[in-house]
Amino acid sequence: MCVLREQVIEPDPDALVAFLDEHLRDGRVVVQVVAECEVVYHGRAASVADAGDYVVMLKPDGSLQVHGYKGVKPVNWQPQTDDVWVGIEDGQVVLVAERRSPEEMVRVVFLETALAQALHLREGSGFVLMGSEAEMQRSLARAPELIEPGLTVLDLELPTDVGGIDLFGRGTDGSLVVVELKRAKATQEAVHQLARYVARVRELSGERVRGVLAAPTISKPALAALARHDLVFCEVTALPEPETTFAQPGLFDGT
Amino acid sequence: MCVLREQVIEPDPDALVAFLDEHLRDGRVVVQVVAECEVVYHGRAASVADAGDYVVMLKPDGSLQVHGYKGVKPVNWQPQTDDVWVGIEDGQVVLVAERRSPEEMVRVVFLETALAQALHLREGSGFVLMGSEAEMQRSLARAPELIEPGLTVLDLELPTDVGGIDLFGRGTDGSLVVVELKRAKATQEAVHQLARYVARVRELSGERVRGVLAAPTISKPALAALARHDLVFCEVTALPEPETTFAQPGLFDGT
DNA sequence: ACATGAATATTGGAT
DNA sequence: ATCCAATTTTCATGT
Repeated sequence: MCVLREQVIEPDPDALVAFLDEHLRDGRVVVQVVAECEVVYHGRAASVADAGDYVVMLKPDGSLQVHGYKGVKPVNWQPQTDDVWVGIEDGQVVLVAERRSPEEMVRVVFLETALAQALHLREGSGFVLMGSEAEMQRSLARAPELIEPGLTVLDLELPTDVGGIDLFGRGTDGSLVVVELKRAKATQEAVHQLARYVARVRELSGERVRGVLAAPTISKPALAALARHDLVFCEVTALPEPETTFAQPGLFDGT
Repeated sequence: MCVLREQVIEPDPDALVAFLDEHLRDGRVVVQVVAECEVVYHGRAASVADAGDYVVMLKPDGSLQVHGYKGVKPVNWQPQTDDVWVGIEDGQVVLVAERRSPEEMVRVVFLETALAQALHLREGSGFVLMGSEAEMQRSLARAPELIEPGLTVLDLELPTDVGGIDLFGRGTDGSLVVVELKRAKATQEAVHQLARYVARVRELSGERVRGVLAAPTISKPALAALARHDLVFCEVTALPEPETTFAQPGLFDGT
């Protein structure tokens, strides 16, 4: 077990700088600093967070995130930076993470540091995700009758000049069928997308074209918009039944 | 200073459960567990992460995130859960975070725990973000000549049955003007949105209608699509010049 | 490098 | 509660 590399409690500025210099961008080492700090961001937008307590997490890929006491999203962050610098300014430790393309920067001033730690995270072995739109697409391509009986699949991700059609086929009535997939509840935006594809395919082919929006559910306004455009909704689930995906957590059963 | 509440290093299962029971959902206390663990998610999708080293962060709002050694995004997460449970199963500590609406669950099995800590994060004082689309909208409403000389603003966020028009006005030529704003580079999707609004306003008003896409930049394909639809691009910046937003970090100047 | 589109998107605001 | 739209979206993928 070699997860906790090193930890310093209430380091003074020099100790914190030394600590960061030693561990930043080291292999699989995630560095965290828990401190009262100020954070400034400038790049795609600009933001200032006044003094407050945050958990600053620095990963070896140069990504940085500053977490407050609530929410999944960090208060400030920066994906994969090109450079991380540490220095002392006016007696306080300052950390700057910079990135080109887009040009942006996060600057953290540590006012009072409670804790700094270096964690060595050994490689995770595997990760599997089920229920993505891509998976839904593959499964519907194998079983197009779930969309409509007798549907023949002609293409997946068929590119047009107004975007890619998720699933393109022909119905038993001879008309072309454009299917737009959504893995979650379909909104008006999905309806507009579908309407655009159908209109374009009608223009290009001159044939009879029907449009199907396939999703697990649809919002009420979206359903109304569908009807106005003479399109239809088809209920399809992104995930199979919970039981078949993997065993339910037996924890706390019968307690 | 009362940031680091409590910490246990390499706790055994009983100690870890006791620790979590004590600190979870406590006021402003963020709990972190650094451990080799397995993570399973089931809800909107489903996922399994095999044994690996992760940092598990639990905030008092019930949000949970499991971080690997790279990326801003957690490997697994859950926003604002309704219940967090801890128990022992087969001698291993298991943590389950559940949420209704949507019904979903993350389950973490701690195989070997390096560290558990409780951090008390005192309230941050302030946070200001500059350069949002909302701000851009306000600033253009005050200075519509940045879009086109003599433009009169009639409405902001004008709702139509195909979506809300960011900025709606009338030009000196007497025609109506529909403006779509993007705080970042405009894509084809923005062009389609604008084209939809323009078409609808033409239908509803019967007047001459022009469409303007206002953004800091535009992708090449989007610019081509704009031309096809007889719409125009207008360069507007979301942020004022860097210098005026706030002082550049003087750190490392001339070194 | 640029462009596109999905995501367990998350989050905040309006209805 | 539902729906919609912005986001420093992030991220993977294809060109």
